[in-house]
Amino acid sequence: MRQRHLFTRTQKQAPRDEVTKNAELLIRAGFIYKEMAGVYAYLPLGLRVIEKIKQIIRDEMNALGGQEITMTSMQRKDLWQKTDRWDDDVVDIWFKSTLKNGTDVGLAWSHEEPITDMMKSFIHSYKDVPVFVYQFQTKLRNELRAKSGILRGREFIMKDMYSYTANEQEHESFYNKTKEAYMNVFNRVGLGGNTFITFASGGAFTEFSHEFQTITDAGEDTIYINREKNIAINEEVLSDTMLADLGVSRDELEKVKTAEVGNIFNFGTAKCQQLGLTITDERGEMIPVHLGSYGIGITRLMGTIVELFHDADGIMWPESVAPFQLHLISLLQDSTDHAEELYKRLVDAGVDVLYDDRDIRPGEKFKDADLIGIPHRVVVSEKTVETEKLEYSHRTATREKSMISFEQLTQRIQ
RNA sequence: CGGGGUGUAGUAUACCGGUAGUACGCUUGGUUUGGGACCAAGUAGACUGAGUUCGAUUCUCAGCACCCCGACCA
Repeated sequence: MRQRHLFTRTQKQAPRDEVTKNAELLIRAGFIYKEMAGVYAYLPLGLRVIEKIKQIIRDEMNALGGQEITMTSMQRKDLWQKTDRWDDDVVDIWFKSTLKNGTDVGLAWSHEEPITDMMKSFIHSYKDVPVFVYQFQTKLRNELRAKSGILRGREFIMKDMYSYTANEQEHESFYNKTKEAYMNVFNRVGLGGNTFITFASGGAFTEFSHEFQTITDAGEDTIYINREKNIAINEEVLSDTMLADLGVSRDELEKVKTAEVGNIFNFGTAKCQQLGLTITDERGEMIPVHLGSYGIGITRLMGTIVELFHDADGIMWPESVAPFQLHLISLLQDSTDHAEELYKRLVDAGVDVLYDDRDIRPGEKFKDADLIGIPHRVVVSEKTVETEKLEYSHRTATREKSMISFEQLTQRIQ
């Protein structure tokens, strides 16, 4: 991609209304555009990051046996009434609307009810399960207060997966595999060291759920962790009984602020029973189905990554989710043939490169590159034209330049 | 939803009861070119409505929007 043609531009000034770093940097660098409070558009750079994150998650979910689908944003009132979750007093974040013919519809804030109802058309026998399906979907939640940039929006992208299994053991097995897959995701996007599997409230169906909590001051949650024992507990459920069960004392725990980047939840058989999803077992008898629900907030994850990986000059994307692998910066004035040729070679070699071919001063190019935060950087200038080597640096240490060959560069990027 | 705050150009800001100044951006010309250059000439603005007043961007009220703290977060 030629930066000359990238339609977004960077801004020097931080927007007055944004306090959090994720919002400030993503807006300044041109990744996102704020439409209204808690509602952001994703521009070419931002969309690239979203797609990188989605692909990593897709890999991991497919490895679990998940199959991707897309449900609808408009949902039926009667399904949510069956589980007593239509009432605004029960679920206070509903967006609702009415069709021309008078039918009430809800706008998707979650999908357990419609997806479980849909399963009645496809799951009839113990032979039809397990089923693991997932989707990437825009969720709409009428939050009383949106905050912290893209960490808590009214419209956001979520990966949600649902498991339908025949019994508790099968559910447990998949639940535990998902727990591992989720940690794989967070490791791969660079959050591994700061993300803890946390005991949290299980709601009406089960004693506990598990949240994936990433340490950041921009987060809204508070959890207690013990790094050596790898124990984490949401303060909502912290109790003496739980501490005794886990074999830790209060003074061994560290209190940290976190953002909830993922959540896995066991609904047991209750939800399927309410909605009438049952299967026949080997003996032909009707048995209930176990439902598990597994979410990752894609856009929140993106914001959390920015909160963790930035410095005074801008974002420092982990390589796995960076919008481009390489930032090629040309400082050549009159003859740009050398840079053009290198750009073509890189593209031909399959490198995802943002090529700064703009006719502006070097300082501006460097500042923009730091702000956008692409990890690998190569600078072409009068100094480097004569040599066969490339001037290379990394976003985390832009002053540490080294001269490397084209082959060395492509190796580093892979 | 309770509390607090803020609305001036594309962005960030200043002053003022007598119709608005600066910086960045953008346009044109010239000089520059390894960390957001310089000169010149342009471009573009008071959230909406009502009230007070000879006169309101400024004061008052209402609405709307945005931000922060709390509450909420299945």
